[in-house]
Amino acid sequence: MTNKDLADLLLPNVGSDITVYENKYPERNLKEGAIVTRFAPSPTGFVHMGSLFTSFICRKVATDSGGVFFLRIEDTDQKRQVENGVKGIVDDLKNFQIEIDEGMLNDDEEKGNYGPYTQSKRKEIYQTYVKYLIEQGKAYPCFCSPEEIEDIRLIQEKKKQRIGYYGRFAKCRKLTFDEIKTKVENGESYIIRLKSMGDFEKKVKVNDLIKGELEFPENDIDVVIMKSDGLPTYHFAHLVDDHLMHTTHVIRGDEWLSSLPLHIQLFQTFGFKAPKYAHVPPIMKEENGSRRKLSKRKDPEAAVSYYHEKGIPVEAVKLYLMTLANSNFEQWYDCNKDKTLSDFAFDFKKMSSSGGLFDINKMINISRNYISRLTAKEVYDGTLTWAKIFDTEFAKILEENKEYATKVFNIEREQKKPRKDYGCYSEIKSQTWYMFDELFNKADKNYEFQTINDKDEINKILATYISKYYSDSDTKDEWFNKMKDLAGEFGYAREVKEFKENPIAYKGHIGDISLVLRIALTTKSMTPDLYDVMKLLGKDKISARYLEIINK
RNA sequence: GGCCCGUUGGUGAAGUGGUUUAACACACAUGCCUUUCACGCAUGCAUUCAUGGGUUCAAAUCCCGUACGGGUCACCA
Repeated sequence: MTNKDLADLLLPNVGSDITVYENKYPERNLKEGAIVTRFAPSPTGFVHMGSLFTSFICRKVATDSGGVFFLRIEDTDQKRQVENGVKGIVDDLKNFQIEIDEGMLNDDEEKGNYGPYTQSKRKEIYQTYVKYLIEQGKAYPCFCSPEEIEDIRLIQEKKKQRIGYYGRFAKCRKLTFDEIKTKVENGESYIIRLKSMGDFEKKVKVNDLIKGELEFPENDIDVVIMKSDGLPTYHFAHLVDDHLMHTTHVIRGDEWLSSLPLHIQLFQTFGFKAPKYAHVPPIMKEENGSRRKLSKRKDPEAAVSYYHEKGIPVEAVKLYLMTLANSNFEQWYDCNKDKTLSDFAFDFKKMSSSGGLFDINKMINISRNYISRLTAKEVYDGTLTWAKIFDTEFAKILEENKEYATKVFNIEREQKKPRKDYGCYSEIKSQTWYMFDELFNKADKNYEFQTINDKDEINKILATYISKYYSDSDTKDEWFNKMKDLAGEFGYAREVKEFKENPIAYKGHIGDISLVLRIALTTKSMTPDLYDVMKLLGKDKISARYLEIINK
C-alpha cells in the first residue's frame, strides 16, 4: 500500500495538489526589500497591550519598507470563540489608528487578494497541504486518546525522560495501512501528526531579528498538525498561511520562541522559504517586588481600551511604545522635535531582548508633553472626541462654548514653554471645570482659604477688589499693579521681597492676597495664571462668584 | 524535571575589552525663580553593572559554575 492510498483513505474529499494554491497566491508584486507583516490574534475580543505593541511594530516596518500589513484571525480553536471577537480587535486597532492593508474588516468582511483571512474558512487549504504531506510519507494519523497521551507523559516523567510524542513513544507511527484502515472504518477518531525526521542530539542554529543567533536541539517530536475536527493546529496554520500570504517577517510574542525549531523544520519539509522571525519580549508589570507579564485579567491597563477611555492621545501611546521598542528613540525625538514617528528608523537590533516593565507614569508624562505641544484647537478637538464617547455632559458644554473652551485650553499655551497641565483628555475636565459656569454653579464648592482665613477680611478684600480695582480692559501690567495697590491698601507687602525683609511691618504679602482672589474665584489654590483666568471669565462672572461668597 | 532566554540605579535604558570618575529620559528629593501651581534652572540619587570563579596588562563588556526571573514542553493560540 502506498502513501497515496493512505492519504486518500484519510482525506477522501480533498485534493492533494498544492500547486493549485501555490499558483492562486503568487508572490506579491512589491518593490525590493518590502516587508510583509501580519497581526494574527485569536478572536478573544480585545487587544492586549503586548499585541498592540507587536502590531504597532508590524505596521511600522511594513510602512517604512513599502510593504504590507494584514490582519488574520486565528480561530482554529472552536472552544475559544467569543461573540463579536473580531469586532473588538478591529475596533481596538482602529482606535489606535493602526491601519491594515489587508484582512478582516469586521466579523464577515475582508479585503485583499490572499484570503480568506479567517483560518476557519481555510480548512480545505490546510487539508490539501496535510494530504500532500501524507502522500510524501511525512505525516501520519494517530489514534491515541488523551488518556493514552497522558499515560505516556506519566511514564516519561517517572523515568525522567523528555516529555512528548517522539521516537519509540510515537506508537501510531508504526501502524500498518491495514491497521489504520480498520480503525478508520470503525469510526475511531484520529489526528494527523508530523513524522519528524529531527534528531534531538543535533543542534540547529536559528536567527531571530531581536534575540540574535540562537541554538536549539532539532525538533524530534511528532507534533499534531491537524486536529480531529479537521482544523490545523497553530503551527501548521502558521506554515500554510504565512507561506501562502507571503509574510516576510513574522513578528510575534516571544512565548513562540521555543517552537521556532519546529516552525523552521515545517518550512523545510515543504521546501518553502521560511520567513524572518522577530520575537518581541513581553511587557511586564511589577507586583510585590517581582515582575510578571501584564495580564488581561488582573491588570486593567493591559487592555488597550483602557487608554482609549483614559483619553491618552493615540500619538502619545505610540510615542511611548516606540520608546519601549527602541530606547534610542527618545533622544532622537528630543533632537528632532519637528519630525514625527514616521521619520524614525526603527531597528530590530535596538530592541531589548528581555521584557521591559510597563511604566504608566512615563506614558502619561509623554502624553503630557505631547498635549502641551498641541494647539488649543487640537486640544479642543481631541477632548471633544473623547468626551463624546466617555463624558457626554462635558461634550455638550464644549460644543456649546467652542470658542470659549478653545481659549481656556489656550491659557499659557502659546509661549516657548507651554504649561503641562493635561496628562490625558479625561483629566481636562477636572482641571478646567471652574472655567465653565455650567459646571461651576452646580458644583459642591469647598473653599479652603489658607493664610488669610478671617471671613470679614476676605469679604472686604473681594468687595474692594471688584468695585475698585478689577477691569476687563487692563493689560497684565496694569492688572498686576492694581493687585499690588490692593495689597497695600489692606496692609500687605506689595512685593514678597519687601515682606521677607521686614515681616513684622506687614500682615502678609501680595501672594496671600492673590491666593484669596484665586480661591474665591476657582476654589482651587493651584490654577494657571490668575490674570488669564480672570480675563477669560470676565467681570460679570467674577463679581457673581465673589458676591456669592460675601453674601453667604 | 528537560530545553531555551534573560539579569546595568525606584523605572525605561546607553554601553559589545581600555578617553565610563557608567550617557540620556521618567520618577523622587532639595534649592532657586515666582502672585499659586505648572514651566524653567541648579543640585542630589548605581564607588558599580545578580553572584562566585577564570581569561587578560585591562571586563558591565569574553568563558565557566551558582542564584533569581521569564518562556515552553496541549487535538490553546
